[in-house]
Amino acid sequence: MTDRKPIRRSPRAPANSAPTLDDVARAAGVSTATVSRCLNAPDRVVPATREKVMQSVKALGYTPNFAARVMAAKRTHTIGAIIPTMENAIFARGLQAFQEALRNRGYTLLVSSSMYDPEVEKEQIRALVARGADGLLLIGHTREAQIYDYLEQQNMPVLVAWSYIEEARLPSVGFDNFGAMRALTEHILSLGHRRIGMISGLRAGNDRADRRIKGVQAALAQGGLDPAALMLRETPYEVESATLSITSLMGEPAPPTAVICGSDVLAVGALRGAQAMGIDVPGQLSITGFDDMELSRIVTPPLTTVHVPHREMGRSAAEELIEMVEGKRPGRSKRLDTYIVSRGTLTPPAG
Amino acid sequence: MTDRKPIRRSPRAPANSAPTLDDVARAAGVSTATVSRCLNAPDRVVPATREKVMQSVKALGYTPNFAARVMAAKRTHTIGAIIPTMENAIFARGLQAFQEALRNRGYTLLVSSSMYDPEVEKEQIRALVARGADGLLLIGHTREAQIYDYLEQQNMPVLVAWSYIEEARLPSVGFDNFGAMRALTEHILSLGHRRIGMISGLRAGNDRADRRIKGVQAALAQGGLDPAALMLRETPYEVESATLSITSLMGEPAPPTAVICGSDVLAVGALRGAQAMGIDVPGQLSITGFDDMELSRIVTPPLTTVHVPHREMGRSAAEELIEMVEGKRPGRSKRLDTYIVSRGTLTPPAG
DNA sequence: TTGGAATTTGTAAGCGCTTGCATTATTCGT
DNA sequence: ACGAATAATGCAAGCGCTTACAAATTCCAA
Repeated sequence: MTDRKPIRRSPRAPANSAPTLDDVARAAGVSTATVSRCLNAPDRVVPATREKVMQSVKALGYTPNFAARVMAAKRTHTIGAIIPTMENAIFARGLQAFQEALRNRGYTLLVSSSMYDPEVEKEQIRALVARGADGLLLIGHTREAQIYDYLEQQNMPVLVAWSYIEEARLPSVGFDNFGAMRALTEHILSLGHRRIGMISGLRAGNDRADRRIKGVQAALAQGGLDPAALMLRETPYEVESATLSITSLMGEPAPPTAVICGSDVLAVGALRGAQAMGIDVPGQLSITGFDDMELSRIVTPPLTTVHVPHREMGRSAAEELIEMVEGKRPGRSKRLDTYIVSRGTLTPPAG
Repeated sequence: MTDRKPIRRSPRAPANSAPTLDDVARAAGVSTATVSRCLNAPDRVVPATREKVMQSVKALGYTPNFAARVMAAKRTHTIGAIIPTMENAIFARGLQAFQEALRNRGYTLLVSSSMYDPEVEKEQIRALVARGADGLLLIGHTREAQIYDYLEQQNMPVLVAWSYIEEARLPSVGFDNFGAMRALTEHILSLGHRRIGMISGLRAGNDRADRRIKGVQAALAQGGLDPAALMLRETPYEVESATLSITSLMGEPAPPTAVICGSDVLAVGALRGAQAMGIDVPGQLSITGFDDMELSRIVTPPLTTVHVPHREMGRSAAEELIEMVEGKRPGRSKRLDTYIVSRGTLTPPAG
């Protein structure tokens, strides 16, 4: 029986492998602890040593191994965000602001797109958690309770954006989709419209879409109209689908004089569709959007829409989430205000 | 002197911490190795045991710690992508296809936006490398040599997209920005235009923008015109800036009859600007875009533009990158074809 | 000078997982 | 029914880093 010694790989690492802390330490003639400190707390090391170490770091082209660092330190300075889509720009501006704010505080943002698929979202939540994200940003409140259980169990700080709901399970920084749409609808009614159509995104698993529809209906009811009389079309968030929907809507026995769209993207599709049908907007038909994306100013006529403070939302979300992560405290919800931007697609009904 | 024993934290982990392999093993009454095998190679474990283990996994809500797994296994099944911006949709469609293809092969995509800032990009490359990405997707070829050295040293598979350049240091899956723009310009010249303007994105650090400009100039030269006579404006990729540029362009002593834009976003801005000035497009002025984004079909008149096969590019890039990662072989470049889409903004010059 | 406080550096234990190898349980052939 | 072959499981060494804690060094006041 031979003496079994721990088999340590020889000090000379395999040629093609990235240099490790150990390599740097050896090259600089110090301990790994010192190298580590040079990198993480430079002032706990005397300048001369630091100099020497940094030189070896540079010479070897050393980059700390993140996985190892995470394991040892339990912090990643990484925030994960899962958005429904990158295809259109709905989330882009807010996310950009989110990322900038994060970066200012020394955090890196990793983004995943769930393609509006709850299964994919679940997967990606796990992926991000497993990768040690310090916190997560999710869009909207609607998802299986099981996911919330999981997140809670993992003790993971999570914030929801794009939807403010007081009583939701997770804290949220967002706006009141219901209230915003109700206000818009009230405005439309006050202009004299009575036959209202709506083109909404798919409401399944999408609380924003759902609340917006409910907001419209609430305003209708309050205005003495039958909410059930709302001519509603649900479609994916794509220009083409909205074009189809508007055709269908205008084919109703008593077509709407105003069509409320759940997003600017849909409104643009509706606008194009109407124009293709030879319908004058806003002369014969009013159309409204939601989001106030750049797009809404580009089309002719420019869209009357609901302004959402995307950048502020992103920034606030970043701040709140970092507070949660660093302060180890529950998140505080924050409601941002939206307002109607009157441009060219909404006027009182003809006649 | 007391007997110094390794201070191992008690088997009962702190209440609020995620369960580990160890916890599962203990709960299931097996070794950690067995649990690990259940997760990674289920058929190397007898069904009864597997059942038992999986039950504990579920009960505890266990998720493997990614960092630990990476450290031990050296593979992450993660691909990183760094794009210049998420603000507009230029990269969205291609990236979406990229992600889908990756997902089909069991990879997760992590995206970062560099905001067109080389420093930020460098940072993010390091972040992604350090996080153990198995491979990286970058946009365009222009960046400091130092970064390439680093990547090489890290032995990291990297692929470039959105730009195909034969002789570049990194392999690329993309299209020929130069050739595409030259072809478009030739077409415009063949229509009879002689005074050409161009609104380009900032070319610094952006080989796509640069090659597109050069393509235009090449066609000009070939067509017997002086490339230096090209009325060129460089601006950020924003609608507003293009609107400004078109105003400036039309203020030239001999204003252009055709303005070539480096992207659809710029073309839309130019179009809006021209229309605001009361210039009829294409009657008095032709405008062309680049990318064939959805946007180009939305404006009035719809944009004549260059179609880029974004989805195919994303898909191909994913396949190639995975080959590089799994096959440990150098990447092969692939050039995709673009073509002109004639819509409503390009006609022969008036008079 | 010199003792002790303050500062700098080193030692080594873990972090949670995978995996080569050793050990134990199971299955067969005869 | 029994040993050999085979399948299932356990043991424990690392992966590269951070960070208590210990050891060594430096600095100052007296």
